[in-house]
Amino acid sequence: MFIVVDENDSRPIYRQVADGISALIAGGELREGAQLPPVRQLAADLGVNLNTIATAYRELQAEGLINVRHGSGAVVASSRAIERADEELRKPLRTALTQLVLAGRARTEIMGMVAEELRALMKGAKRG
Amino acid sequence: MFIVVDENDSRPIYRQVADGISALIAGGELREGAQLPPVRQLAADLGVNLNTIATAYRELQAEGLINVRHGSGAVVASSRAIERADEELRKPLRTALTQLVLAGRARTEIMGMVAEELRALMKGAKRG
DNA sequence: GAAATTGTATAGAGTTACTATACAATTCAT
DNA sequence: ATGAATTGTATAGTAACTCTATACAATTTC
Repeated sequence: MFIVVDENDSRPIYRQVADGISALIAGGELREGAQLPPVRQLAADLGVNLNTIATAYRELQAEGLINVRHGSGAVVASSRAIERADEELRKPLRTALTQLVLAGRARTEIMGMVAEELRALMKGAKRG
Repeated sequence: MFIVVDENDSRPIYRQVADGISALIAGGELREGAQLPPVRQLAADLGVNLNTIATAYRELQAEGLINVRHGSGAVVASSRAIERADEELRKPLRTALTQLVLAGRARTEIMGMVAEELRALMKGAKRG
């Protein structure tokens, strides 16, 4: 499971993990029905406590992406998250774009970067 | 000063304020030399403590966007943030795009949304 | 130079993030 | 069936973070 946790990232670890798994689901690396690693295993891999992973799994369950069952583990439930308000989705996008603009990137450069990230993200996604 | 703080936003208030001001600078609503409101005034406007605003200002100063001086106040220093690693800029973009993909938005729809946000963001920016 | 204005420092309360450990549900082996 | 192994869950404690109240200090204004 290819996830990275970054000390210097301001997001809490459980959020970084949840976001990492979200990306794997969005990209099709984890499809519906796929089994997620046990919390203890992923926790050991990343060098964190198992409860931190359990929190990440609960977040993903709340977003409708996975199903967690006591005893048997976590399974990808859907590659579609529960409905969210448009503004909820735009806000983080706007923040990210703001930082790019302030970094001096030109509009075309930013559009290219977005296209590139989208391509990488949706590589092998098979979505309708 | 048109900034909104959102209870349900997971970012701390000082981050929301810093991001809001960043957007105003990126969009040219606040140009180099422009005076920011005193921490007490903005704090009162938003219904928070003055130290929360002071923290936001310190963040913006650390990013190279404003200059804060004891006694005289805060002034926009540049519309260009200090240099940051490419990956640092891509990570939040990737996260935002992931959420859009998981929300079921098509690639073209997402590209359109980005273009729209960029247009709104850079409205009247005059940047070279 | 005194008053007003502006940011800064300190201290405390509440919340959040993370960890260690114990508990409980499910699965697997026999 | 039943005990062991595997898996998630609950509880409790510590540290860090967020926000507030209040006092302090630099600068500007008159």
